[in-house]
Formats: sequence, C-alpha cells, structure tokens
Amino acid sequence: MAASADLSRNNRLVLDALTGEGTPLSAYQLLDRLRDDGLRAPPQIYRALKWLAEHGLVHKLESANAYVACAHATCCGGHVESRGMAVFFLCERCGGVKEVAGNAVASAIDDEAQTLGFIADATVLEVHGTCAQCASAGMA
Amino acid sequence: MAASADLSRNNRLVLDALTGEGTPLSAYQLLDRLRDDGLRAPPQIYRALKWLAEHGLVHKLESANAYVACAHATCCGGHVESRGMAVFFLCERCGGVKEVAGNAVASAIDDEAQTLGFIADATVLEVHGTCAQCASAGMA
DNA sequence: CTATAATACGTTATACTATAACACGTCAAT
DNA sequence: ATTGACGTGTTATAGTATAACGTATTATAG
Repeated sequence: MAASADLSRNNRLVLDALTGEGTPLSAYQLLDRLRDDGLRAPPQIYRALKWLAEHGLVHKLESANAYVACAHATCCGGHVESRGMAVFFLCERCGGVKEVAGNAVASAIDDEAQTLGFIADATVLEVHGTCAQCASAGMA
Repeated sequence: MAASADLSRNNRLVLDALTGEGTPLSAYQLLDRLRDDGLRAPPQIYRALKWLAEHGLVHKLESANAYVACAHATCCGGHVESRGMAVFFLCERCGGVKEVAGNAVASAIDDEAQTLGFIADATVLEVHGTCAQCASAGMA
C-alpha cells in the first residue's frame, strides 16, 4: 500500500527532486536537476512522472505544465484518493502552491454534475492568485 | 461593450471557427481549418486566441490544450465575468464540453481561499468524465 | 498636413512540452 | 531455458506556444 516503498531508482530521484523543491517544477527543470544523476532524456522524466502520478505521489498542475509532490503523501506516504479532491492554490508572486482537500468544493461540483447527468471521474481545480504571505509582504 | 462588434478579420475568423465547431479545438486544428482564409502561421492564431480570451469570447481548456467559444457569449454577445466562474465539463467520449456558471462552486472555493488568506484572481475548473448523452448511449 | 502612437497583420525562427518506437538488462515464475 | 513483466536508455519526432522582426493602416495631436 505504501507506494513510496516500491520506488524504482528513477522514480525516487524524480520524487525526491520534487519533494526537495517546495514549488512546482516542469519536466525539463527536473531533467536539468537530475542530469548529474544520470537522467539525460525526457522520456525518463515523463515515465517517472506518469508512474508517480498514477500512484498519487505527484500531481500535474495543468495550468502551469508543472508537477508537484502530493502534499498528503509527504507525511503519511500514501494517499488513498477515496473520494478526495485536491484544490491547488498557486501564488503568482512566489511560485508556491498550496494543496488542500476541498470537500465542500467537491460536493458543490458533484451537485452540478448531478444536475447535468454528468459522470465525473477527474477534476482539475487550480486557483491562481496571491498567497497570504506575499499579500502581506506586498503591503510593505 | 459588445466586444463581438469590434472583431478584426483574424479574430472573427478564429471565433467563427470555434463557434461553428461545438467541441474544443487546438490552436493547430484552427490553423488547419483557416489556412484557406489566409492564416498560415501559429502566431496569427495565438494572437487571435489571446485577444478573444481577454475579451471573454473564448476560453482555454488548460487540461486539454484546446479552446472553446464561450457559451455565454454566443447568445448575448457579451460576458461580464463580474464575479462569475465557469465550470467546464469535458466528455471523454464525445469530446463535447458543457460550460456552466457554477456559483455555488465559486463560493465554496472563495471559502477555502478565505481560510488560507489567499487572494484568488482566476480559477481553472475542468471536470473530466462522461456526459449524460454518452452515458445513456453507452448502455445500449 | 505630417508626426506620432496604437493596432493589426505577416513571417521566420525558436523555445517549450510530451510521446512513439526501438533496444537492452534483470529477475522471477514457469 | 524460456517466457513475461518491468525498468531502463536512446533517438527521433510530434504537438504547443512565443520571441522578434518588419509592414500596413488608421486615428489623433501638434
């Protein structure tokens, strides 16, 4: 169950790189950082990202073409996804991302889907703006 | 105010192409369709898309790298966006998209943002799944 | 008028994002 | 010992998007 145990070398390298960085990284930024570890070509990165995403350890930020380590996986090493829905808040200023569970949001979306008779199976929800920290710093 | 009146030739061509199609199109699909109208290079398409998006006449579907005409602009020719938030339901089966207003969803997101002290200024919300029509057809 | 600025347009080249397809190696289970 | 599953490495290519340049048109200010 704890997917973090079954990581192959490349998967581990990519996950560690993302976890080390707090902010999202593009596939090619990952490639740059991991060149010294022997990763030289895009498919190596994309394969790792695909596996990690399928196992809930990383998320793709569609609106940024970038990837982040799953905030819930960091602590508990697993992330069941059993009816959870991630909401990402992306700060335009510092580049940081905050991932939250968003159950109320999920249920509002389910209601809309219900109304349409739409069967949802994956939701992309990314809010762009300014984080609290940058907003206060901006006052100065 | 009615932005649809101020359309330049290229903007009009791109908008009409998107409106004619019901489904989303990629920039390069648009380019193919508009080659006979004199559009030959990607920047021509991307410039039009940028202008149209800024004026609320088209939306980019971030998770599909594709563009659709705004569902609200079709009828009334304007789209104030004054506190509105679009939710897109993308059918994996037929490729169709349904755009709805999603006020309840917007307010649930605002609540989350509030909690974080996050100042939101744009939200990407795209739900992938199966539309009602395809779901019934799938039974057959 | 004509200078300036704003806008649209066209083109070439290039950057960035992602995947297809092939080849090799290892290791476990027949 | 062979098969199959998986991880890996590599080359080439497809798909998405923008930078930077030059031109044309139009509106307005001087």
